[in-house]
Amino acid sequence: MIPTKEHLNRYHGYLLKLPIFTGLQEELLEQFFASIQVKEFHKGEVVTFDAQEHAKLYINYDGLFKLIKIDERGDEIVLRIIDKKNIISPMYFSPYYDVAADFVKNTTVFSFPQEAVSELIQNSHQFSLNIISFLAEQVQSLMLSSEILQLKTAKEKVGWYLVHAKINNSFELPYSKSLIAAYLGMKPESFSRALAELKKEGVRLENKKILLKNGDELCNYCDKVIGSNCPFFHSERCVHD
Amino acid sequence: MIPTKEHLNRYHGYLLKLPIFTGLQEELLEQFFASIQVKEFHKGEVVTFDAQEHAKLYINYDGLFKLIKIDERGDEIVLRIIDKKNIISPMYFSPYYDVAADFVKNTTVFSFPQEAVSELIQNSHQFSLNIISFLAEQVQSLMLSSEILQLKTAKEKVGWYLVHAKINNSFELPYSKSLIAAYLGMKPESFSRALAELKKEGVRLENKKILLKNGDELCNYCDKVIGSNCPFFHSERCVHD
DNA sequence: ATTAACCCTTGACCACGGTCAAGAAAATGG
DNA sequence: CCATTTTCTTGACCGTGGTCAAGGGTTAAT
Repeated sequence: MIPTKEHLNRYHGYLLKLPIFTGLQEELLEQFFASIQVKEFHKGEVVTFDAQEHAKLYINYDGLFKLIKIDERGDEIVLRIIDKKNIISPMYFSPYYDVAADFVKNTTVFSFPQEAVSELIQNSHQFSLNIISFLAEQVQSLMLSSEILQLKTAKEKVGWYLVHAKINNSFELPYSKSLIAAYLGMKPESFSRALAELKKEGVRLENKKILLKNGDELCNYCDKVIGSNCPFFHSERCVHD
Repeated sequence: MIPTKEHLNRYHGYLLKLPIFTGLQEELLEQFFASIQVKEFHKGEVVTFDAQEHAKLYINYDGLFKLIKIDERGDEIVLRIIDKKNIISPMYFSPYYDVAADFVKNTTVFSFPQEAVSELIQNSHQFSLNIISFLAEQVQSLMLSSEILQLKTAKEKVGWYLVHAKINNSFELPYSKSLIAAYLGMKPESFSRALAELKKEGVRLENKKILLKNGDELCNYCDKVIGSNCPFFHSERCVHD
């Protein structure tokens, strides 16, 4: 799809608000945005990032997809759930590391060619700093995932995800249960069973709304990184001393 | 420990060769290196990176340790094995994300205070680029780990690690079996059993040396990222078409 | 309304890898 | 060098979560 003036005007404000572009000089950005490519994907589509297509910066403008890795058996892991405004920068991947995007909803994706990205990095120190923050965040979030996936039981995983949703998304499950299950490295069946367990502890789910008996029954599943965003963090009702 | 002239002279050449410092102007580096702190840890020690101590750049000068995360039960995961010349930059971690270093050998660690690192990032665009490469590599390696840990069976994990060692370390296991087992998210017992399975396929281990009957019995466990460093990559004997 | 498609739940069963325990082998140290 | 500790291996057992299958519930299209 060809970038048009119209496109640019429409998306300009949107792009400017993204953290990765904050603090940059207008003229550099103008130039960079001119290289935008807009692409539509629809629900169910699976696209692999192969070596050629790697070297770009992708932004999910609107829609939802998961970044997955599939093995020979067809089993998959979810590396990230990529929601609106989220960014992937596979530009630094080894050419042989192939991941795929599995589109959960119809999705519009922006991409920027490698040369434009490299140029912006060269010309803007601020952009480099933003990229550093972005990558650092990725590192931390991958380490956190690794921990969740390896150390927690099924019930703890679900509990953890619910606290997450409670604190960051005001008691609302942002995605379907099976998508969350996949993200947590478990099967929908196990997710369902774990929910049944949690129900005994006073945690109920009513079409994606989390309902609690007392309000504190998820606190045991909270970790400090999530917890630091909780209004009761480090208060007397908080489990984190 | 106080940095001395002597220290600096001794370590100067070592530091200059590290990828993270390549391409930087001498005078900037001199200034940066002056802020070095040298610390010794001994085998068995476990040190947590708490909020205050986070904001630094650490370099393993000599020794070996693992970056781990421990949960309430005492179960641990190995996030990274950190060998000589390896770098950790916990500087961008959330203050509440606490990981620990578990020293496998007596180890000498360099560290640089946050201000010095920030300053260098500000003053040197090249350093920012190096940090970007470093972080990008971390991201990819964490994604790869995630894949190995979630998708592979015990036998496949061990097979994979052996190919890894075969290609990158000329048939030599770099660490103890139990350390590798921990890195692969499995117990030493399972590692041992997996090895027994592989023996049936013609893979033998004689004090850390990998011995193969035909030479290709590990190829099934190879992935493309590792494989790209293999002398026979994409040749007729390679499994990657 | 009716059907189809999809998502979720529940049950029965099973396999992989963890646990515990004991012994063998290897490394360490005086 | 032998003594002691640490690491590795093997066996028996078990538990968690995956698999398979069937049924319920919800949503959307006709």
